[in-house]
This record gives sequence, C-alpha cells and structure tokens, in this order.
Amino acid sequence: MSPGALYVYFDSKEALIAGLCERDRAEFAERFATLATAPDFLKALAAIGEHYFVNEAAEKQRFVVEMGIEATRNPRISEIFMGVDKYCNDAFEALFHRLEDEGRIAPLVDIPTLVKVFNVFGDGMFWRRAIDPDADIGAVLPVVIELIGGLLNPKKAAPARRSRPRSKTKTATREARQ
Amino acid sequence: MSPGALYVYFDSKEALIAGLCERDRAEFAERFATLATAPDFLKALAAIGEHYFVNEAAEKQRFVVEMGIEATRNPRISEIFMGVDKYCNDAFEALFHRLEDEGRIAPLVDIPTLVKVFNVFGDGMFWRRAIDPDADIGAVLPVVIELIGGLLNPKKAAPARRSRPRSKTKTATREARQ
DNA sequence: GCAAACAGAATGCTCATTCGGTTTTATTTG
DNA sequence: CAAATAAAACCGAATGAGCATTCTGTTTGC
Repeated sequence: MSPGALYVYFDSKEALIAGLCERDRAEFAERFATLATAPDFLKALAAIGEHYFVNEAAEKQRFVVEMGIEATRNPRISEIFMGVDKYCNDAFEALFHRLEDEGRIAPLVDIPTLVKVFNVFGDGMFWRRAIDPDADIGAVLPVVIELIGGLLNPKKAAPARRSRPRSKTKTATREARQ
Repeated sequence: MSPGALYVYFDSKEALIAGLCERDRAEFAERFATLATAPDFLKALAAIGEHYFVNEAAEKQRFVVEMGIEATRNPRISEIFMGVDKYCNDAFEALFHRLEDEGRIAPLVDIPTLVKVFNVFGDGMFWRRAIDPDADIGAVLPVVIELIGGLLNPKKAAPARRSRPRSKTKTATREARQ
C-alpha cells in the first residue's frame, strides 16, 4: 500500500494512529475477556504475557514506543494513547476488585497500587522487548508471574465443593461498581 | 545554544548522543559505587530508584526513550545505547555475585535471570515515568523494592560480631571475576 | 587583537500530505 | 453473457514543512 493510498481510509496520521490504537484496544478487550473468565487467573495471565511479550513480533512493541513518544509531543495523540492505557488499567482494577470480592485473591497491597505495580511489570517487559534485540522475556515471565502471584495472594478454591467459595474475610466486601 | 553551535563540540548528532550516553554512564557508575559499598543494599537501591524515577525530571526519561527509538533505526546509536545498558547490567550482575559470595544474599533464582527481572522493574518504572504525566512512581517503588528484596533473599548480618560473615552455604563459591 | 565560542541563514534530505491519473471492482445495460 | 460505465481503490510524483548539517560572519573572553 502506497503512502498516498492510506489517506483514502484515514484523514491524517493522527487518525491512522487512533485507528491502530482502537484495534489494539479491541484486541486487548478480547484477550482480557478470556482472562476475566479463566478459572486460573495466573495461568491465563501468563498466557497473555507469553503472547504479547514473546510470540508477538518485537516490531509491534517498537511501534507502540513510537506512539508513546508521539504522544509526548502531540496532545491529541496523547489523549488517544493514554486512553487505551487507562482502559487497560481500569479493566484490571475492576477485575482485581471482583476477584477480591469473590475471595479468590487477598492482595497484599491496596488495589490501585497493585494496578500500578502491574503496570511496571507490563511496561518493563514491553520496553525491554521493544529495544533489546537479545531480550528473552520467556526467561523472566515465570518469575514475574510468580511475583504477581505473591502480591495477589490467591486463595485456593475449595477442591471438594463444586460451588464457588464465598468470601469469609473480615475486610468489608466491596459493592459492585456503579 | 543554537543548533549550529553544537557542532563545535560534537561532530554529529550521533557523537552528541554518544557523549550524553557517556555522561549518563559515568553518573550511573558513580551512583552504583555508593550502592556497591552500602551496608544496606535494599535501602541504597531504593534511594537510587527514588532519584531516577521520582526526583529526576521526566524529560530525561523521555529523552532516553528517544535514544532507544533512534537505536532501533541507527546501528551505531544502537551500539552506544545498548553498550550503556550492558554496562549497567554487568555491574549489577557482578554485584549480585559478590553479595552472594559474601553470604549477604541467597537469590531465589539464578543471577542472570535475576538481572533480567531487575531490568523489567527498572524498565517499567522508567517507561511509565517517561510517558505518563500522572505517573506516581513513589507509590510503587516501596512495593518494587520489597519484591526485589524477596527475590534476593537477603541474610541478616550477624549483629554481635564485627567481622563480615563468611559464606557457609553448600553452593560452590564463585571465583573473583578476572 | 586574536582565538575560541556562538548565532543564524543556507543546504539538502526526510517525511506528511495532496493531487492527477490509472487500475480494479461492482453495477448497469444492450 | 458481454460491453459499458460508474465508483472505489490505489499508485507515484509533487508540495511543503521540519530537521541535520554546513558555512559565514559576529561576539566574547583573555
């Protein structure tokens, strides 16, 4: 596809970037949906990490870096870019709240902080893969998952019973959001 | 300083970048030296993290991102950029080996992997600070330090004795490097 | 008064965007 | 079914802005 032909579909470079972001957001939403319903959260998370940071071409990560830089210059691109970021973070925050409500995790830190730490892990693997041709995220991912597991402090589901275990912790149960 | 005036001091943009990298490397070496001799490794590490990811202007991190992107395009800049990266990693790897030899830490994972995980933490805080204007690394740094502490599995120095404790683990003691 | 340090205009290249024309695709008509 | 035609998709050259670098001349410090 020639440079000029792009402008048939997108009015500008910004619109193109917005489109790509939207596509990425949609793809993330899809993957996140499977994560949210997975019986074993950590295993599903590892699978997502494997996809984004090991299987997927490093060029994609590099492209996201380019968008990030562009976002620091262009306010409109910043809005788009940080919008996707916020979308992902909100999704994880909501999920963590739900898992806590269901008694499946008992995080060692408050959930907003947990999400921020989560960011650090994700961002770190992302950046490393983007710029280091020799990066081997596969080697660190199990450790990262282990660390996240430690923070989430997951509770084993009662193995004998079929029904989902109910929260019996002394901390107040959270209301459903909104 | 006008654009043209820069070329009095640097032959090219690459040379300028190389100079900035060298300055950063030297600054890191200085900070690392204090880290290497600090009695409390984790506390010293937290101080360095505080400096780089909280106190220092986010523009500096953004600039490093620019260099990283440039490195993916320009092989000569890549050499410079990844050279600094390797320098830092080698420094940490050597330090971890020494701390292990001295019996001050007993890492839960092998040291090369430990360094890679270390990278993830550093990269993550770095990238987040670079692109997110609302980033609050100060909120996550204590958790990150805690997690690193867990991985390093530090051993308390014997409080009564004045002499440094010697390694008594059954793992083979490492030779001094070169 | 002279050498180093600097500014700012000039040069040539890259890139975002536009535009005129051409191919492909779909639809209509004989 | 084939020819005709309209519309959409696309290419590649042209435009113009921005950036790396050079060059010429001016300022500054000694």
